[in-house]
Amino acid sequence: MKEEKINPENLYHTLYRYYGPQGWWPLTMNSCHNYEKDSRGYHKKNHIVKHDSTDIFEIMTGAILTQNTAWKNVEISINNLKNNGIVTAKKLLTGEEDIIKILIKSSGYYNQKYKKLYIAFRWFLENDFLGDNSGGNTLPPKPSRDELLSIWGIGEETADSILLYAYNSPSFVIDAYTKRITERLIPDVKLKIYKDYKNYFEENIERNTELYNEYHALIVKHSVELCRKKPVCGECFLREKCSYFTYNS
DNA sequence: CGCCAGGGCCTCA
DNA sequence: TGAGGCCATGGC
Repeated sequence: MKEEKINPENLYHTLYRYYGPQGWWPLTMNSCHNYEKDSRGYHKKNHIVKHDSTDIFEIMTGAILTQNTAWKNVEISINNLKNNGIVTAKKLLTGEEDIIKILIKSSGYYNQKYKKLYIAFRWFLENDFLGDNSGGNTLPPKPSRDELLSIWGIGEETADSILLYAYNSPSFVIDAYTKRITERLIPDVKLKIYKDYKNYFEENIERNTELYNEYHALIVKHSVELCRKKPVCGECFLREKCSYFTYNS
C-alpha cells in the first residue's frame, strides 16, 4: 500500500506485517491439550482445531463475560470457574447461584452476566448443542446465528464471537474497536449499524475462518496499543493515512 | 481520584 | 430505529 487507500484487505496485511500473528482466542485453555502457549501467552498453533464441548463452554463463557469489559477481568473469572470445577454447562446450571456470582464477580455486571450464562447454557443443553461429553468422540453441533441471537443476553457481537472462535465458522466479528478503527482509517465508507460493518468486511476480504480470527485479534491489538479512544498517533505507523491524525494536526 | 473497558437489554419516543 | 439509562468490577 503506497498511494493506495486503506481497505479491509490491505489493512489486514499492514497490521499483520507490523504486529505479527496474534494467536487465537486468548484463553487459558489448560484443559485443551491441543494448544501450546508462547511466551506472551498466545497460542502458537496456526491451524484450526475443532473444539470439544469443554472448550466451547470456556469460549462462550468468555464471550459473554467480556461484554463491555476488559479481558483481564474476564481471565480472572474464567480461572475462578475452572478452579472451582465449573467447566461444563451442567456444572454451571447446577452450581450454587451465589457461589458462581462470586466467581465471576471480577467481570462486572455479575448479576446480569450470571443470568446470561444461565439462560444461554440452559438453552444449549435443552437443544442438545452442548453435552457433558468431554472425552467423548462426538463433537457438539453448531447452532445457527439466528438461534444464538434468539437467546437472551447474546447479541450480534457475542453471537459472531461464538461462531468464529468456538465453532470455527467464518463469521466476522465487529466490536467497538473495529468500528473505531474503521471510522478513523476508512472514513469515506459511511457505516452505521452492526450489519453495515459486518457486510463491509465480509464483502471486501476473503471469507476464511483463520483470516477472520487473526484479523479480529490484530484489530484488538492495534486498538489497545495505539488506536485507543485517546490515540497515540505520535507512535503510530498508520498516522499518515489516518483521518484522525490528519484532522487533529 | 475519574475514566473506561473486546455489549446488550429495556424503555420511550 | 435510535437515543439514553442501566448494569459493576478492576486497571491505570
